[in-house]
Amino acid sequence: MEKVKVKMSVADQELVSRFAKAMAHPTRIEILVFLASQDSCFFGDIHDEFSIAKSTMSQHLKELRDAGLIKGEIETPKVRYCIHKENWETAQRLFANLFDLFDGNEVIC
Amino acid sequence: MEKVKVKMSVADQELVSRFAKAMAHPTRIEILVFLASQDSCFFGDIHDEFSIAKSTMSQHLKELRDAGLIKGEIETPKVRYCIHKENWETAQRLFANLFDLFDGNEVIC
DNA sequence: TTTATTGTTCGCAAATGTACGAACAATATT
DNA sequence: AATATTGTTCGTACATTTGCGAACAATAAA
Repeated sequence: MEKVKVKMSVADQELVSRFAKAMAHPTRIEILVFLASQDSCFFGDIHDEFSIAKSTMSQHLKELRDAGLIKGEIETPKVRYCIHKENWETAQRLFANLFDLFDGNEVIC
Repeated sequence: MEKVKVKMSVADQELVSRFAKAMAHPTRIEILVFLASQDSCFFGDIHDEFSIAKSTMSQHLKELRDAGLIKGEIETPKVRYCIHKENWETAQRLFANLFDLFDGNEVIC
């Protein structure tokens, strides 16, 4: 099946690298997988799933938040975390576009 | 349209983070985009497209190679680089699986 | 054998990432 | 007011990444 190749702007390429950077750690991927499979997701629930200090977990969540992949909302005294739907879909589309750039090319080496 | 969710093993998650790490730099994304649009691709051709030292370019290519996203083949005295088709498709599939994990969830926050 | 061509590797400096415990902030409970 | 709960931020130590020029390796050409 033939993929449709979408030209990627430099801005898109920088965005992809930004998302990739946030995803460039096994723990952060685990966090995303966990969040993506949940509706409810307090900090404590996430922290309980991992064997790391809460300060470290908070730092990983901050990186994912700064990259735009997740959202955090205070529900005193807890903090609820979720996938950031719009940005998640943007990331999904941009990665797909990138990988589709190659589809069908003939490899020489 | 409903996506099919594929469970991701821990090994798959680690592989995704490994690929993401290799992609976590704007220059390396640019290199991938460039390679993905080419059939022929000598080191020099790639280097000419960027304003960085060749040692730096060599290092970026090594990271992409170590992650398995590209291949390098000596054609003395040049080196031809290409997308690594099999691993590229693996990465494509794993990222798609990851992003599809969320599709359809209801966001609370 | 000397010289050119093409990339890689080495050695360094600066910046960034990773992980932890301690300290802190904000609110709720006693 | 004192205490408990929930997370974030701070300070610190160590590892990794990034980028460069210089040195090197492998082959081809003069």
